[in-house]
Amino acid sequence: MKRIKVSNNVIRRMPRYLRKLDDLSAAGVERISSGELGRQMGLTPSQIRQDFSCFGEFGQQGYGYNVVALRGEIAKILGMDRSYSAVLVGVGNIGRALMENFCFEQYGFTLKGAFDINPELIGQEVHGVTVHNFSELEPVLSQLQPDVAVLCVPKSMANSIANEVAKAGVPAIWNFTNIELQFEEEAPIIENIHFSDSLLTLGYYLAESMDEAAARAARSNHA
Amino acid sequence: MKRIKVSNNVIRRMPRYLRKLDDLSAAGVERISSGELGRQMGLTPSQIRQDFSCFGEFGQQGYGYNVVALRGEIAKILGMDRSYSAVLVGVGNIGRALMENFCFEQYGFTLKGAFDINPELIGQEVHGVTVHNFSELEPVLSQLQPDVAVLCVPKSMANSIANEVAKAGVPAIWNFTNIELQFEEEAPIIENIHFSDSLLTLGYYLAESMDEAAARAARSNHA
DNA sequence: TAGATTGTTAATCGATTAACAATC
DNA sequence: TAGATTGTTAATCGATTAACAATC
Repeated sequence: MKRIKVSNNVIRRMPRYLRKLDDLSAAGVERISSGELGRQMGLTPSQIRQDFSCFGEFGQQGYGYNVVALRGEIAKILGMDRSYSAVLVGVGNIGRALMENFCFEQYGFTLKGAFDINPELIGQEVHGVTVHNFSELEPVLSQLQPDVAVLCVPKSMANSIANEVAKAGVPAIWNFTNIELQFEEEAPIIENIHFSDSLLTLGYYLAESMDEAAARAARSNHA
Repeated sequence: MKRIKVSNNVIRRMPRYLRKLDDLSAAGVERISSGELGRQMGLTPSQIRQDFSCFGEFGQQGYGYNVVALRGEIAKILGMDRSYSAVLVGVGNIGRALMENFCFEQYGFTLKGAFDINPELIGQEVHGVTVHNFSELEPVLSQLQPDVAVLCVPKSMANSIANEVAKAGVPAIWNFTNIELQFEEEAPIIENIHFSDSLLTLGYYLAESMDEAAARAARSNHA
Protein backbone atom coordinates (compact mmCIF):
# COMPACT_ATOMS: atom_id res chain seq x y z
CA MET A 1 0.00 0.00 0.00
CA LYS A 2 1.28 3.42 -0.96
CA ARG A 3 1.61 5.78 1.98
CA ILE A 4 2.25 9.24 0.66
CA LYS A 5 0.96 12.52 2.07
CA VAL A 6 -2.78 12.06 1.82
CA SER A 7 -4.99 15.03 2.61
CA ASN A 8 -7.29 15.01 5.60
CA ASN A 9 -10.26 15.44 3.26
CA VAL A 10 -9.45 12.15 1.58
CA ILE A 11 -8.95 10.35 4.91
CA ARG A 12 -12.31 11.53 6.20
CA ARG A 13 -14.07 10.13 3.17
CA MET A 14 -12.60 6.67 3.79
CA PRO A 15 -14.92 5.72 6.67
CA ARG A 16 -17.86 6.78 4.51
CA TYR A 17 -16.69 4.51 1.70
CA LEU A 18 -16.33 1.70 4.20
CA ARG A 19 -19.87 2.17 5.43
CA LYS A 20 -21.24 2.33 1.92
CA LEU A 21 -19.36 -0.80 0.88
CA ASP A 22 -20.69 -2.64 3.92
CA ASP A 23 -24.21 -1.67 2.88
CA LEU A 24 -23.61 -2.79 -0.70
CA SER A 25 -22.08 -6.02 0.49
CA ALA A 26 -25.05 -6.70 2.78
CA ALA A 27 -27.34 -6.03 -0.17
CA GLY A 28 -25.48 -8.66 -2.14
CA VAL A 29 -23.83 -6.28 -4.61
CA GLU A 30 -20.64 -7.86 -5.92
CA ARG A 31 -19.07 -5.16 -8.05
CA ILE A 32 -19.49 -1.42 -8.44
CA SER A 33 -18.06 1.24 -10.71
CA SER A 34 -16.84 4.64 -9.58
CA GLY A 35 -19.74 6.10 -11.57
CA GLU A 36 -22.41 4.19 -9.69
CA LEU A 37 -20.70 4.62 -6.32
CA GLY A 38 -20.49 8.34 -7.00
CA ARG A 39 -24.15 8.52 -7.87
CA GLN A 40 -25.09 6.76 -4.65
CA MET A 41 -22.79 8.82 -2.45
CA GLY A 42 -23.08 12.22 -4.07
CA LEU A 43 -19.45 12.33 -5.19
CA THR A 44 -17.93 12.55 -8.66
CA PRO A 45 -16.45 9.38 -10.16
CA SER A 46 -13.20 11.30 -10.62
CA GLN A 47 -12.95 12.06 -6.96
CA ILE A 48 -13.59 8.48 -5.99
CA ARG A 49 -10.90 7.20 -8.32
CA GLN A 50 -8.48 9.87 -7.13
CA ASP A 51 -9.20 9.00 -3.50
CA PHE A 52 -8.54 5.30 -3.95
CA SER A 53 -5.46 5.92 -6.09
CA CYS A 54 -3.79 7.53 -3.08
CA PHE A 55 -3.46 4.05 -1.65
CA GLY A 56 -3.15 1.69 -4.58
CA GLU A 57 -4.88 0.21 -7.58
CA PHE A 58 -7.98 -1.53 -6.34
CA GLY A 59 -10.08 -1.63 -9.50
CA GLN A 60 -10.04 -3.23 -12.87
CA GLN A 61 -10.60 -1.51 -16.20
CA GLY A 62 -13.92 -2.29 -17.78
CA TYR A 63 -15.15 -3.95 -14.59
CA GLY A 64 -15.01 -1.52 -11.69
CA TYR A 65 -14.32 -2.51 -8.12
CA ASN A 66 -15.05 -5.73 -6.31
CA VAL A 67 -17.09 -4.64 -3.31
CA VAL A 68 -15.67 -7.11 -0.79
CA ALA A 69 -12.07 -6.68 -1.91
CA LEU A 70 -12.30 -2.89 -1.89
CA ARG A 71 -13.91 -2.99 1.53
CA GLY A 72 -10.96 -5.04 2.76
CA GLU A 73 -8.42 -2.59 1.35
CA ILE A 74 -10.12 0.36 2.98
CA ALA A 75 -10.36 -1.49 6.28
CA LYS A 76 -6.61 -2.05 6.09
CA ILE A 77 -5.96 1.60 5.25
CA LEU A 78 -7.93 2.59 8.34
CA GLY A 79 -5.93 0.22 10.50
CA MET A 80 -8.88 -2.02 11.31
CA ASP A 81 -6.68 -5.10 11.10
CA ARG A 82 -4.20 -3.88 13.70
CA SER A 83 -6.03 -4.62 17.00
CA TYR A 84 -5.35 -1.40 18.76
CA SER A 85 -5.77 -1.24 22.53
CA ALA A 86 -7.62 1.54 24.31
CA VAL A 87 -8.48 2.80 27.77
CA LEU A 88 -11.31 5.09 28.76
CA VAL A 89 -10.87 7.90 31.26
CA GLY A 90 -14.00 9.17 32.99
CA VAL A 91 -16.86 6.69 33.40
CA GLY A 92 -19.60 9.31 33.57
CA ASN A 93 -22.67 9.37 31.43
CA ILE A 94 -20.99 9.57 28.06
CA GLY A 95 -18.10 7.33 29.07
CA ARG A 96 -20.45 4.64 30.29
CA ALA A 97 -22.59 4.97 27.16
CA LEU A 98 -19.51 4.33 25.06
CA MET A 99 -18.41 1.36 27.17
CA GLU A 100 -21.82 -0.25 27.07
CA ASN A 101 -22.91 0.56 23.55
CA PHE A 102 -20.08 1.45 21.27
CA CYS A 103 -18.65 -1.54 19.49
CA PHE A 104 -14.93 -0.82 19.76
CA GLU A 105 -14.05 -4.31 18.54
CA GLN A 106 -15.83 -3.75 15.26
CA TYR A 107 -13.32 -1.04 14.42
CA GLY A 108 -10.22 -2.89 15.56
CA PHE A 109 -10.00 -1.47 19.07
CA THR A 110 -10.08 -3.37 22.37
CA LEU A 111 -10.98 -1.58 25.57
CA LYS A 112 -8.44 -2.77 28.13
CA GLY A 113 -9.41 -0.65 31.11
CA ALA A 114 -11.17 2.42 32.43
CA PHE A 115 -10.51 5.04 35.10
CA ASP A 116 -12.69 7.05 37.43
CA ILE A 117 -12.59 8.75 40.82
CA ASN A 118 -16.02 7.52 41.94
CA PRO A 119 -15.48 4.98 44.77
CA GLU A 120 -18.68 3.19 43.80
CA LEU A 121 -17.24 2.42 40.38
CA ILE A 122 -13.62 1.66 41.26
CA GLY A 123 -12.97 -2.07 41.13
CA GLN A 124 -16.25 -2.74 39.37
CA GLU A 125 -16.55 -4.05 35.85
CA VAL A 126 -18.52 -2.10 33.26
CA HIS A 127 -19.39 -4.19 30.23
CA GLY A 128 -16.52 -6.52 31.10
CA VAL A 129 -13.93 -3.78 31.59
CA THR A 130 -12.36 -3.04 34.96
CA VAL A 131 -12.66 0.49 36.33
CA HIS A 132 -9.39 1.50 37.98
CA ASN A 133 -8.85 4.21 40.53
CA PHE A 134 -7.89 7.34 38.68
CA SER A 135 -5.00 7.78 41.12
CA GLU A 136 -3.53 4.63 39.57
CA LEU A 137 -3.55 6.19 36.10
CA GLU A 138 0.17 6.33 35.56
CA PRO A 139 1.16 2.80 36.69
CA VAL A 140 -1.81 1.18 34.95
CA LEU A 141 -1.11 3.04 31.72
CA SER A 142 2.52 1.95 31.77
CA GLN A 143 1.34 -1.62 32.33
CA LEU A 144 -1.39 -1.63 29.65
CA GLN A 145 0.49 0.52 27.10
CA PRO A 146 -2.71 1.49 25.30
CA ASP A 147 -2.67 3.01 21.82
CA VAL A 148 -5.58 5.31 22.56
CA ALA A 149 -7.07 7.04 25.57
CA VAL A 150 -10.76 7.88 25.26
CA LEU A 151 -11.17 11.11 27.17
CA CYS A 152 -14.61 11.56 28.79
CA VAL A 153 -13.77 13.60 31.86
CA PRO A 154 -15.30 16.92 32.91
CA LYS A 155 -14.13 19.95 31.02
CA SER A 156 -12.27 21.46 33.94
CA MET A 157 -9.89 18.51 34.29
CA ALA A 158 -9.62 17.60 30.64
CA ASN A 159 -6.46 19.44 29.73
CA SER A 160 -4.36 18.35 32.67
CA ILE A 161 -5.46 14.74 32.29
CA ALA A 162 -4.74 14.83 28.56
CA ASN A 163 -1.24 16.01 29.38
CA GLU A 164 -0.74 13.24 31.95
CA VAL A 165 -1.88 10.69 29.43
CA ALA A 166 0.43 12.08 26.77
CA LYS A 167 3.35 12.15 29.19
CA ALA A 168 2.70 8.48 29.95
CA GLY A 169 3.40 7.79 26.28
CA VAL A 170 -0.12 7.16 24.97
CA PRO A 171 0.16 8.07 21.29
CA ALA A 172 -3.44 9.08 20.61
CA ILE A 173 -6.43 10.64 22.34
CA TRP A 174 -10.08 10.35 21.32
CA ASN A 175 -11.40 13.52 22.89
CA PHE A 176 -15.04 13.84 23.95
CA THR A 177 -14.50 16.93 26.08
CA ASN A 178 -15.60 20.20 24.68
CA ILE A 179 -12.21 21.88 24.69
CA GLU A 180 -9.24 22.32 22.43
CA LEU A 181 -6.49 20.29 24.09
CA GLN A 182 -3.14 22.05 24.48
CA PHE A 183 0.08 20.15 25.15
CA GLU A 184 3.26 21.23 26.86
CA GLU A 185 5.35 18.59 25.18
CA GLU A 186 4.88 16.96 21.78
CA ALA A 187 1.16 16.57 21.12
CA PRO A 188 -0.26 13.08 20.56
CA ILE A 189 -2.67 12.32 17.74
CA ILE A 190 -5.98 13.96 18.62
CA GLU A 191 -9.39 13.18 17.26
CA ASN A 192 -12.18 15.35 18.62
CA ILE A 193 -15.87 14.68 19.04
CA HIS A 194 -17.20 18.15 19.72
CA PHE A 195 -20.95 17.85 20.26
CA SER A 196 -21.37 21.54 20.75
CA ASP A 197 -19.43 22.49 17.62
CA SER A 198 -21.69 20.18 15.69
CA LEU A 199 -24.88 21.59 17.18
CA LEU A 200 -23.71 25.15 16.60
CA THR A 201 -23.00 24.34 12.97
CA LEU A 202 -26.54 23.05 12.74
CA GLY A 203 -27.68 26.30 14.35
CA TYR A 204 -25.92 28.26 11.62
CA TYR A 205 -27.59 26.37 8.80
CA LEU A 206 -30.96 26.62 10.52
CA ALA A 207 -30.56 30.35 10.87
CA GLU A 208 -29.57 30.58 7.24
CA SER A 209 -32.54 28.57 6.02
CA MET A 210 -34.95 30.58 8.19
CA ASP A 211 -33.54 33.86 6.89
CA GLU A 212 -33.92 32.63 3.34
CA ALA A 213 -37.48 31.54 3.96
CA ALA A 214 -38.25 34.91 5.51
CA ALA A 215 -36.68 36.72 2.56
CA ARG A 216 -38.74 34.66 0.13
CA ALA A 217 -41.90 35.42 2.10
CA ALA A 218 -41.09 39.14 2.09
CA ARG A 219 -40.51 39.13 -1.66
CA SER A 220 -43.79 37.39 -2.39
CA ASN A 221 -45.61 39.86 -0.12
CA HIS A 222 -44.29 42.73 -2.21
CA ALA A 223 -45.48 41.08 -5.39
CA MET B 1 -24.98 40.91 9.07
CA LYS B 2 -23.90 39.88 5.59
CA ARG B 3 -25.22 36.49 4.52
CA ILE B 4 -23.48 35.47 1.34
CA LYS B 5 -22.40 32.00 0.33
CA VAL B 6 -19.97 31.08 3.07
CA SER B 7 -17.99 27.89 2.74
CA ASN B 8 -18.51 25.01 5.11
CA ASN B 9 -14.86 25.27 6.16
CA VAL B 10 -15.46 28.78 7.42
CA ILE B 11 -18.65 27.80 9.23
CA ARG B 12 -16.92 24.96 11.04
CA ARG B 13 -14.26 27.29 12.35
CA MET B 14 -16.89 29.56 13.91
CA PRO B 15 -17.64 27.33 16.92
CA ARG B 16 -13.91 27.09 17.56
CA TYR B 17 -13.62 30.88 17.58
CA LEU B 18 -16.55 31.04 19.96
CA ARG B 19 -14.90 28.62 22.33
CA LYS B 20 -11.61 30.46 22.19
CA LEU B 21 -13.25 33.81 22.79
CA ASP B 22 -15.10 32.38 25.79
CA ASP B 23 -11.77 31.21 27.19
CA LEU B 24 -10.17 34.61 26.58
CA SER B 25 -13.13 36.35 28.10
CA ALA B 26 -12.98 34.13 31.18
CA ALA B 27 -9.28 34.92 31.44
CA GLY B 28 -10.12 38.61 31.49
CA VAL B 29 -8.67 39.42 28.06
CA GLU B 30 -10.43 42.47 26.65
CA ARG B 31 -9.04 42.81 23.16
CA ILE B 32 -7.15 40.59 20.74
CA SER B 33 -5.59 41.01 17.31
CA SER B 34 -5.91 38.53 14.48
CA GLY B 35 -2.17 37.95 14.87
CA GLU B 36 -2.39 36.89 18.49
CA LEU B 37 -5.59 34.91 17.97
CA GLY B 38 -3.93 33.12 15.08
CA ARG B 39 -0.89 32.27 17.19
CA GLN B 40 -3.09 30.81 19.91
CA MET B 41 -5.31 28.84 17.54
CA GLY B 42 -2.80 27.72 14.96
CA LEU B 43 -4.36 29.73 12.14
CA THR B 44 -2.95 32.53 10.00
CA PRO B 45 -4.04 36.10 10.78
CA SER B 46 -5.15 36.39 7.15
CA GLN B 47 -7.49 33.46 7.47
CA ILE B 48 -9.03 34.81 10.63
CA ARG B 49 -9.68 38.21 9.08
CA GLN B 50 -11.07 36.58 5.94
CA ASP B 51 -13.34 34.37 8.03
CA PHE B 52 -14.82 37.25 10.00
CA SER B 53 -15.16 39.43 6.94
CA CYS B 54 -17.67 36.94 5.52
CA PHE B 55 -20.11 38.27 8.11
CA GLY B 56 -19.21 41.87 8.71
CA GLU B 57 -16.59 44.25 10.06
CA PHE B 58 -16.06 43.36 13.69
CA GLY B 59 -12.63 44.85 14.29
CA GLN B 60 -10.98 48.21 14.44
CA GLN B 61 -7.75 49.21 12.70
CA GLY B 62 -4.84 49.59 15.03
CA TYR B 63 -6.78 47.99 17.89
CA GLY B 64 -7.92 44.53 16.91
CA TYR B 65 -11.13 42.90 18.10
CA ASN B 66 -13.02 43.43 21.31
CA VAL B 67 -13.32 39.93 22.76
CA VAL B 68 -16.82 40.25 24.21
CA ALA B 69 -18.25 42.06 21.19
CA LEU B 70 -16.74 39.59 18.74
CA ARG B 71 -18.02 36.71 20.83
CA GLY B 72 -21.48 38.21 20.60
CA GLU B 73 -21.30 38.57 16.82
CA ILE B 74 -20.23 34.97 16.37
CA ALA B 75 -22.95 33.76 18.73
CA LYS B 76 -25.45 35.61 16.56
CA ILE B 77 -24.00 34.13 13.37
CA LEU B 78 -24.43 30.67 14.86
CA GLY B 79 -28.05 31.39 15.75
CA MET B 80 -27.47 31.16 19.50
CA ASP B 81 -29.88 34.03 20.08
CA ARG B 82 -32.79 32.37 18.29
CA SER B 83 -34.08 29.91 20.93
CA TYR B 84 -34.54 26.90 18.74
CA SER B 85 -36.72 24.06 19.94
CA ALA B 86 -35.72 20.42 19.77
CA VAL B 87 -37.02 16.94 20.42
CA LEU B 88 -35.02 13.78 21.01
CA VAL B 89 -35.96 10.47 19.46
CA GLY B 90 -34.62 7.35 21.16
CA VAL B 91 -33.94 7.57 24.90
CA GLY B 92 -31.34 4.82 24.96
CA ASN B 93 -27.90 5.15 26.39
CA ILE B 94 -26.65 7.95 24.22
CA GLY B 95 -30.01 9.72 24.09
CA ARG B 96 -30.28 9.69 27.86
CA ALA B 97 -26.68 10.87 28.20
CA LEU B 98 -27.49 13.85 26.01
CA MET B 99 -30.69 14.65 27.89
CA GLU B 100 -29.01 14.49 31.26
CA ASN B 101 -25.65 16.01 30.47
CA PHE B 102 -25.63 18.05 27.34
CA CYS B 103 -26.46 21.67 27.94
CA PHE B 104 -28.79 22.38 25.04
CA GLU B 105 -29.81 25.72 26.53
CA GLN B 106 -26.25 27.00 26.43
CA TYR B 107 -26.33 26.80 22.64
CA GLY B 108 -29.77 28.29 22.16
CA PHE B 109 -31.75 25.06 21.99
CA THR B 110 -34.61 23.94 24.26
CA LEU B 111 -35.52 20.28 24.51
CA LYS B 112 -39.30 20.19 24.33
CA GLY B 113 -39.90 16.45 24.34
CA ALA B 114 -38.54 12.97 23.77
CA PHE B 115 -39.80 9.73 22.24
CA ASP B 116 -39.22 6.07 22.96
CA ILE B 117 -40.94 2.71 22.64
CA ASN B 118 -39.91 1.46 26.09
CA PRO B 119 -43.08 1.31 28.27
CA GLU B 120 -41.00 1.93 31.39
CA LEU B 121 -39.92 5.30 29.99
CA ILE B 122 -43.14 6.48 28.36
CA GLY B 123 -44.82 9.14 30.44
CA GLN B 124 -41.76 9.59 32.63
CA GLU B 125 -39.68 12.73 32.77
CA VAL B 126 -35.97 12.58 32.02
CA HIS B 127 -34.14 15.65 33.22
CA GLY B 128 -37.42 17.56 33.14
CA VAL B 129 -38.42 16.44 29.65
CA THR B 130 -41.43 14.22 29.01
CA VAL B 131 -40.88 10.96 27.16
CA HIS B 132 -43.73 10.37 24.73
CA ASN B 133 -44.81 7.11 23.20
CA PHE B 134 -43.06 6.77 19.89
CA SER B 135 -46.40 5.86 18.32
CA GLU B 136 -47.46 9.45 19.09
CA LEU B 137 -44.55 10.85 17.06
CA GLU B 138 -46.57 12.48 14.33
CA PRO B 139 -49.24 14.27 16.42
CA VAL B 140 -46.73 15.40 19.05
CA LEU B 141 -44.37 16.72 16.40
CA SER B 142 -47.13 18.68 14.75
CA GLN B 143 -48.02 20.11 18.15
CA LEU B 144 -44.48 20.98 19.25
CA GLN B 145 -43.21 22.08 15.80
CA PRO B 146 -39.57 21.55 16.77
CA ASP B 147 -36.72 23.02 14.76
CA VAL B 148 -34.49 20.00 15.31
CA ALA B 149 -34.92 16.30 15.95
CA VAL B 150 -32.02 14.66 17.77
CA LEU B 151 -31.86 11.15 16.32
CA CYS B 152 -30.54 8.53 18.76
CA VAL B 153 -32.41 5.42 17.64
CA PRO B 154 -30.92 2.05 16.67
CA LYS B 155 -29.32 1.89 13.26
CA SER B 156 -31.93 -0.40 11.76
CA MET B 157 -34.76 2.07 12.32
CA ALA B 158 -32.83 5.26 11.75
CA ASN B 159 -33.59 5.88 8.12
CA SER B 160 -37.33 5.29 8.26
CA ILE B 161 -37.67 7.42 11.40
CA ALA B 162 -35.60 10.20 9.83
CA ASN B 163 -37.99 10.16 6.88
CA GLU B 164 -41.03 10.30 9.16
CA VAL B 165 -39.53 13.22 11.01
CA ALA B 166 -38.76 15.03 7.77
CA LYS B 167 -42.23 14.37 6.43
CA ALA B 168 -43.65 15.91 9.62
CA GLY B 169 -41.89 19.13 8.62
CA VAL B 170 -38.97 19.16 11.04
CA PRO B 171 -36.36 21.23 9.22
CA ALA B 172 -33.20 19.76 10.75
CA ILE B 173 -31.85 16.51 12.16
CA TRP B 174 -28.94 16.06 14.51
CA ASN B 175 -27.98 12.52 13.64
CA PHE B 176 -26.21 10.27 16.16
CA THR B 177 -26.86 7.06 14.26
CA ASN B 178 -24.02 5.59 12.34
CA ILE B 179 -25.62 5.74 8.92
CA GLU B 180 -25.88 8.10 5.99
CA LEU B 181 -29.49 9.22 6.01
CA GLN B 182 -31.29 9.08 2.66
CA PHE B 183 -34.51 10.95 2.00
CA GLU B 184 -37.31 10.25 -0.40
CA GLU B 185 -38.50 13.83 -0.45
CA GLU B 186 -36.52 17.01 0.06
CA ALA B 187 -33.80 16.37 2.63
CA PRO B 188 -33.79 18.43 5.83
CA ILE B 189 -30.60 19.99 7.20
CA ILE B 190 -28.47 17.16 8.53
CA GLU B 191 -25.61 17.34 10.99
CA ASN B 192 -23.95 14.03 11.73
CA ILE B 193 -22.07 12.84 14.78
CA HIS B 194 -20.42 9.71 13.46
CA PHE B 195 -18.44 8.16 16.33
CA SER B 196 -17.17 5.36 14.19
CA ASP B 197 -15.97 7.62 11.39
CA SER B 198 -14.06 9.60 13.96
CA LEU B 199 -12.48 6.52 15.54
CA LEU B 200 -11.56 5.11 12.14
CA THR B 201 -9.89 8.37 11.22
CA LEU B 202 -7.90 8.06 14.42
CA GLY B 203 -7.06 4.51 13.38
CA TYR B 204 -5.67 5.78 10.11
CA TYR B 205 -3.39 8.31 11.75
CA LEU B 206 -2.25 5.76 14.32
CA ALA B 207 -1.39 3.30 11.56
CA GLU B 208 0.48 6.04 9.74
CA SER B 209 2.49 7.05 12.78
CA MET B 210 3.33 3.42 13.61
CA ASP B 211 4.48 2.78 10.05
CA GLU B 212 6.65 5.87 10.17
CA ALA B 213 8.17 4.83 13.48
CA ALA B 214 8.86 1.36 12.09
CA ALA B 215 10.46 2.85 8.97
CA ARG B 216 12.67 5.05 11.11
CA ALA B 217 13.71 2.09 13.22
CA ALA B 218 14.50 0.06 10.11
CA ARG B 219 16.64 2.85 8.70
CA SER B 220 18.64 3.26 11.89
CA ASN B 221 19.21 -0.51 12.00
CA HIS B 222 20.74 -0.36 8.57
CA ALA B 223 23.10 2.42 9.63
C1' DT C 1 -13.56 -8.10 -30.33
C1' DA C 2 -16.10 -3.89 -28.59
C1' DG C 3 -17.70 -1.57 -24.65
C1' DA C 4 -16.80 -0.24 -20.19
C1' DT C 5 -14.14 1.59 -16.80
C1' DT C 6 -9.91 2.22 -14.65
C1' DG C 7 -5.60 5.11 -13.10
C1' DT C 8 -3.38 9.22 -14.13
C1' DT C 9 -2.25 13.52 -16.22
C1' DA C 10 -3.97 18.14 -17.18
C1' DA C 11 -7.40 21.88 -16.35
C1' DT C 12 -10.34 24.17 -13.33
C1' DC C 13 -12.04 25.72 -9.34
C1' DG C 14 -12.00 27.22 -4.58
C1' DA C 15 -9.65 28.13 -0.33
C1' DT C 16 -5.69 29.93 1.98
C1' DT C 17 -2.05 33.21 2.30
C1' DA C 18 0.27 37.49 1.28
C1' DA C 19 0.31 42.27 0.46
C1' DC C 20 -1.16 46.81 1.22
C1' DA C 21 -3.98 50.93 1.33
C1' DA C 22 -7.15 52.72 4.75
C1' DT C 23 -7.63 54.29 9.32
C1' DC C 24 -8.07 54.00 14.29
C1' DT D 1 1.22 62.05 15.26
C1' DA D 2 3.23 57.29 14.59
C1' DG D 3 2.46 52.52 15.17
C1' DA D 4 -0.62 48.94 14.87
C1' DT D 5 -3.91 46.41 12.77
C1' DT D 6 -7.90 46.05 10.10
C1' DG D 7 -10.67 44.72 5.64
C1' DT D 8 -9.93 43.65 1.04
C1' DT D 9 -7.71 42.79 -3.29
C1' DA D 10 -4.25 39.95 -5.57
C1' DA D 11 -1.22 35.79 -5.60
C1' DT D 12 -0.52 31.19 -4.38
C1' DC D 13 -1.53 26.86 -3.23
C1' DG D 14 -4.20 22.64 -2.95
C1' DA D 15 -8.24 19.99 -3.97
C1' DT D 16 -11.71 18.72 -7.23
C1' DT D 17 -13.11 17.77 -11.85
C1' DA D 18 -12.37 16.62 -16.63
C1' DA D 19 -10.14 14.19 -20.17
C1' DC D 20 -8.03 10.29 -22.10
C1' DA D 21 -4.80 6.61 -23.05
C1' DA D 22 -4.39 1.99 -21.24
C1' DT D 23 -6.58 -2.32 -20.74
C1' DC D 24 -9.75 -5.71 -18.86
